[in-house]
Amino acid sequence: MSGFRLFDLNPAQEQAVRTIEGPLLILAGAGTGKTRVITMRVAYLVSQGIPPSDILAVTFTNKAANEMRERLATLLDSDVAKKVTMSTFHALCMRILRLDIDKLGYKKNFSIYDEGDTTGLIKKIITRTAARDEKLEPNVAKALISKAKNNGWNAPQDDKTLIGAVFARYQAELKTLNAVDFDDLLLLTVKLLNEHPDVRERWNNRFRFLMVDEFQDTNRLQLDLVSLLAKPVNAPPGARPNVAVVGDDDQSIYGWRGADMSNILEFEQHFPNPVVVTLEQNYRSTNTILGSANFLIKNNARRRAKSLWSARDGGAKVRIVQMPDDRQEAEFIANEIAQRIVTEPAKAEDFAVLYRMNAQSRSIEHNLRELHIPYRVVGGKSFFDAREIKDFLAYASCLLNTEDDVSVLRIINTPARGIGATLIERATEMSAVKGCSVFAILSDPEFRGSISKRATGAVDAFIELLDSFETKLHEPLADQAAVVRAFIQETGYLEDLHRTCKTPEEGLKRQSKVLEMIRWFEENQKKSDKGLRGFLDDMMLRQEKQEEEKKEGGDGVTLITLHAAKGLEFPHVYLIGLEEGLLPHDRSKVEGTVDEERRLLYVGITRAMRTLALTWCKNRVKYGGTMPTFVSSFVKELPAELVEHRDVSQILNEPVPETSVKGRFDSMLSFLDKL
DNA sequence: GGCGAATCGTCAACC
DNA sequence: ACGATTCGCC
Repeated sequence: MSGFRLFDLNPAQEQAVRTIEGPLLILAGAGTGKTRVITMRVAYLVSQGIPPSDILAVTFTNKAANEMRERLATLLDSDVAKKVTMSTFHALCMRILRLDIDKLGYKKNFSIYDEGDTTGLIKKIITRTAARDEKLEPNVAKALISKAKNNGWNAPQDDKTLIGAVFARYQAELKTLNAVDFDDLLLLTVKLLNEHPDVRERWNNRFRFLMVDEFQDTNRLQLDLVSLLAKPVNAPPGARPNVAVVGDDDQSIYGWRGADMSNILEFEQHFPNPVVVTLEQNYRSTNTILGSANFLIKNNARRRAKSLWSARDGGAKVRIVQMPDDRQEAEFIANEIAQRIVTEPAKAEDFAVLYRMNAQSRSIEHNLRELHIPYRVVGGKSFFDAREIKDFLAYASCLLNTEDDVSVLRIINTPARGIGATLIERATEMSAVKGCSVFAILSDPEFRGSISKRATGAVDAFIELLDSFETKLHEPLADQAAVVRAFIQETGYLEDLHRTCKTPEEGLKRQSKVLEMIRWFEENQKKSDKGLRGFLDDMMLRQEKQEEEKKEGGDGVTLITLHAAKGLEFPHVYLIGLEEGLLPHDRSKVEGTVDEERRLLYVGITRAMRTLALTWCKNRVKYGGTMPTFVSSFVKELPAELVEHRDVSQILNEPVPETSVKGRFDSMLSFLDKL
């Protein structure tokens, strides 16, 4: 490993890579080779004799972690690369908590609640807690609770106000459910490391070199976590923790999740005397695109000034295309991509369509499908949001933790097995009074005395069902995948799923998703010893679609939200829906976060390597009906000399760029090839 | 008391 | 256009 070469790095990049010890702040503008620097630095550390297992690299998304893992595998032997820990914050916390959460009074088989689960729980608590004249929007409460947790829990938790009471009860309830929410993963880990120096010391020894990507998106808790991991318990004053953080304040787009830009703007206060490296040379985009992005972002006040430059000159102007409505927007984009695949040396995977909301992908998908252009929709919780997936995960979760009321209640009458709403309500009430789980109440003599004979039969059948499979699952040497498969079989869930779908095709599709899930688990089981618990953890922390098998000929056009697109690049980008109310989003004006919306557009623009088109519609379908809209105020913040405004009708009347007959024929062939 | 069907209100981004 | 909620029937 001693022969490792730092090839093709510019001086700033090389300095970042070569700085091994002490705090390091890498301010990496968009497209400045950030990922390359991180992976090179890891490889360099290893080449300098640092054991790969001492290195921890934290990212925000699984996608980023995977990408880094892949890139690292090209620089190091694969078995060496595997020893480096690359993880998301949440996955890391999960690992830490699964080992020692019992020190905080939880059990090690705790469940994780996703957004939907927590909203449901909060809703229930509000109805139980609120007086008649009191009102509290569950989503508002959830946002407040989340915010408080991410700030380290400095919120009222008492019965003086409704929200205070809900706060306190929510957290208490989670604990009795033996469950944690996403925020708890961070909050409880920080608590654990704070209150148990022995645990902290173990992790201090485990990881000696930390790297954090997308540092501008860290919140208070994540900063605390990094500090706890990096600074030994009894560190002498003046000790210099080995923490390298990478980020770009201009790309901070997770304020709504508690991200605090001051973590990066005031890095020196948390880790004194860091080496600061600024990466400003952009290797991605044309100067036209960069110039537009720079001009736009200058409208933000609170930022570390940077001047991105590129050796790549000129480039086509940024097109701003106006459409009558969103239907035609989708049609135009699909048609133009189809045309460009034929007339330009471009493949489907060179194109990306970026949007503010997941819902915007539908019409694009529809039009691309019609033209038989391959595409992939990235992120969009669609897969894990589907009811059949949630049901499946709930079934699995019950088997592992029968105290998990939310999961038990989700499937207790799915498929309908005679345990209806009133019965459930009674059981829930009694469980609250007696302070035990809903599932435990089902066997309680007092509860059983209070219900009808028929109900008792239904309840018994359910108890028997869950108990028997729980036992099977925990038998030593059990084939867990087989148990899960039999469990789903026994419940008749798939048949019910089929029955409740409008069309047989839909039923088949949903059914196959469940079966696919079981198949993943089977494969997962062969590869690792994490069992059903580990598999479920992975699933809960993956809001992205499962990596699809690499298909021949690439993945096609990428459809992705602006948030999820951070860190990616594409030769040709369409950024759609540049309308006031959508981007910037209406709520951002109320919340005073228009700057963040501007950064979001900045992120979108800087994804483009060669060409960029921004589109906006005069009318957009909203709430069923068509509503008039206006062009986004950000459009006029772009430099006039670098953009051109077009109406879609103009473009459609332009002749297709002519190529020779033979050229046309060849590109036709290659088009068919690319498909 | 439980089940399926119409009606109502909602619509940001992610781990 | 969608899912959660309410309504009427068994």
